[in-house]
Amino acid sequence: MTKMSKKKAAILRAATALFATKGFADTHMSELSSITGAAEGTIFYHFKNKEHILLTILSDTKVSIVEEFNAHMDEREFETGMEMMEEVVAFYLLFAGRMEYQFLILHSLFIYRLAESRVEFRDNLEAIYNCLVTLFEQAIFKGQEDGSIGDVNPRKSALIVFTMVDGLVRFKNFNLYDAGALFNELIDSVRRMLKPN
Amino acid sequence: MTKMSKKKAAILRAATALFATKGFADTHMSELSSITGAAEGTIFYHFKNKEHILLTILSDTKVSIVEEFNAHMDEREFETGMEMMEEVVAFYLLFAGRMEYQFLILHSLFIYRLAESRVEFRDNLEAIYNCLVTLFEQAIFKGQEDGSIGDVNPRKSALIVFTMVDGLVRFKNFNLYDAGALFNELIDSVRRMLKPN
DNA sequence: TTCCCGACTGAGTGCTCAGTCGGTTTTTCT
DNA sequence: AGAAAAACCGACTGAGCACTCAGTCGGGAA
Repeated sequence: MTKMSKKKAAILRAATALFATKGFADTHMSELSSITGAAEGTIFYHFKNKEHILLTILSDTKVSIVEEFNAHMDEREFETGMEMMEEVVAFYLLFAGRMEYQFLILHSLFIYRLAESRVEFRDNLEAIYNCLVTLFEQAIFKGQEDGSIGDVNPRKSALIVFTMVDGLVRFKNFNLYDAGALFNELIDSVRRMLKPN
Repeated sequence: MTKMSKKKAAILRAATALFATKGFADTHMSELSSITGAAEGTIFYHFKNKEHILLTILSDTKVSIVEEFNAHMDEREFETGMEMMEEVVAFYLLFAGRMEYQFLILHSLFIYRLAESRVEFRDNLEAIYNCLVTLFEQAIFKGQEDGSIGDVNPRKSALIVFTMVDGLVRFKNFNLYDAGALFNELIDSVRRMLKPN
C-alpha cells in the first residue's frame, strides 16, 4: 500500500482488467508479462502464484469499497432515511462505474468457486457484501424512524434493493443494455417500493 | 431432439452441470469422459469441439425457455395485469430453480465473452432475454389498460423488474443467501413498485 | 453371408501454460 | 564507495490439455 514497485502495481492493474474481461483461466502469465513489460519471472517474484494475484486484487477491492463507502456516507448528513437510501443507490452506481473491472470480477463465477474452498476469498467477499447490505439496511432503519420509509422488513428489503442495484450494474457491465438510461427509473422504483402505505 | 444416442445425451447433461459449476475453461474433456463413461473420442464424434457442446446447451436452453414460458402463460387467463406480473415473476423463480445449471451458465462471464465474437451465441442469448423482458412488458401493458398498474414506462420498468428477479436468482445460485426466503418480499416489492399512485 | 454404416474406442500427439532457476541490474544503506 | 538487499530477467521444464486417428463392434439391409 505505502510503497509498491512500479512493476508490481502495473501487474495488478493489468491483471484486474484481464481477469475482468477474459476470466481467470483465460488470462495467461505471458499476456500479463507482455502488457506490463515485466518478465514472467518478475510476476512470480511479487506473487507466489496466479491465484495470489487474484486474492490481492480482491483484498484491495474490499478495502476500497469499505473505506470509500463509509467515508462518503460519513461526510454527509441526511434529513430522512429515504434521502439516505437514494444517496446509497446513487453512490453505488457511480462507484461501480468507476471500478467497472472490480465489479466484473465480483460478478464472476470463478471468484465464488474459490470462495467455496478458500477462506481468504470467502472472508473478503463477505466483508464486501456485508458492508453494502448494511448501508441499505441502515437507510431503511433511519427512514422507519423518521417516517419516510414504510413498515417493511429492513434486512429483507435491503437485500431486495441490493439485488436491484447490483443486477443493474451487472447488466450494464455485460453490455446487455444501457443501465445509465435506467438510473431515474431505478431511483423511482426504490422510492415507490419503500414509501409508507 | 427426436432421437439421440444415450452417450450424447449423457455428455450434454454432464457438461451442463460442469460448465455451470466449474466454468467452461476449468471443465476438461477427461472429466466429461470419466463421468459419462464415454471415451474422449466419442465426445468428439458427437461434437466437433468443446465450444460446440456449449453452443448446443445454450441453444437447447433457449428452446426450453421460450417454449415453456409461452406455453405456461398461454394456458392461463388473468383478471388484471398485476396478476399476470405476479405469475410471470413466480414462474420465473420456479423455472430458474428447476433449471439451475442452465441459469448459472446464463449468468457466467464466458457466455458473454463468446457472444461478443460469435453470432450463434449472441442470437440465442438475445432470444432468451427478449422473450423474458417482453413477458414482463406485456404484463405492464395489460395492467395499465385495466388500471392495476400505474403510469410507468413499460419497457424500462420491465427491465427493472427483470433485474430484480434475475438478480435474486443469481444470488441464490451463487449461495449468497437464501433467495427462497425473499420470495414474498420480492412479490410485495414489485406490487408496491408498480401499483397506481 | 456379406457388406455397410453409425456409434464408439483410447493410445497417441503436439502444444500451451504456470511455475522455476540461475543469473543480472537497480536501489538502499552504511 | 562498497556491500547487501530488493527487483528484475527470460530460457527452460514438465504436466496437462484439446483434439486426432486408425481401428473395433453390432445390427440392419441386400
